[in-house]
Amino acid sequence: MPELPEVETTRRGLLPFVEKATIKRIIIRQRQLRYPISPQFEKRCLHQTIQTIERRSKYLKFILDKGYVLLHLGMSGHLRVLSQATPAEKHDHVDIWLSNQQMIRYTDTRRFGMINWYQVPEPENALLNRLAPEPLTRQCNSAYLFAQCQSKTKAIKKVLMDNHIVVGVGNIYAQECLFMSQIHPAYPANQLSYDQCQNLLHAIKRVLKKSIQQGGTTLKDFKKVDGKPGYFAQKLYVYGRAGQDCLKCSQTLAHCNVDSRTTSYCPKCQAT
DNA sequence: CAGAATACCTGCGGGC
DNA sequence: TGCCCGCAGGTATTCT
Repeated sequence: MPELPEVETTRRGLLPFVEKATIKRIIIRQRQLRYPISPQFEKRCLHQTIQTIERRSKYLKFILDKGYVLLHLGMSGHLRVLSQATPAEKHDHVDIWLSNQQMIRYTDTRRFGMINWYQVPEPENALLNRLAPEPLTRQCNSAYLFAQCQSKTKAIKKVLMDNHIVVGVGNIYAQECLFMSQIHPAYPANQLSYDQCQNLLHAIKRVLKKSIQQGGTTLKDFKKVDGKPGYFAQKLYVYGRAGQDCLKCSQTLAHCNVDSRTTSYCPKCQAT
């Protein structure tokens, strides 16, 4: 369940259950994730207190007394808060037992996610140090996006999904943002005008903010809620709707391939 | 440097 | 029913 709003929703949902709790026990059933879980992981985390959880891009950082646990949900990962007695199922890879009798369970069918302990500060962490600025900050603005696009001949959708340029926008929100700003997904990035970049950037911020807000409605039920909050509650204009009518102009939505990913768009609203 | 191809992994639905 | 294919909300690495 991983685009930025889902990760942020997870962070907020988890926070009240884990803040200031101490890690009492760790059960790992599968160490082979995107990166193998270090053999030292348990030793590094055990008896440490979780001070808070931060988010950088789609990564969650569990700040411990010493160092931090970095976690990514990949394509299919999710976290839940459960009772420690809950039996594990097939893809429940990691359980973290806390001093308050709660348990955090990490589940990830496809194992594209990761979890590991780090001591190095963020600028030295190879997974974090090249990431683009957070999309909801001032550093991520129209001038920045326009400048980045100047040297890119590839499809704007591919640029949007590149972590070194924009962070947190995945396959769903890229399609939604391009629809909102009326830009064709395959349009070469360096042919966009400044105004188009501005519209696109505003769309990104608006979509991400709104999705985080909507995710908030699932928070009160976060504990034990399995799953993929957010996407179902949300109104999607183009994602997964090829062949159906455009919600703005009624034209039949089309689809194309950008970087081996199915991409839906409206041929009329997104002419350029 | 930009860009394209490739790799990691499991499960599901469709076509035959 | 079984098999094969393509597809699924991510991202780092390798090559040209």
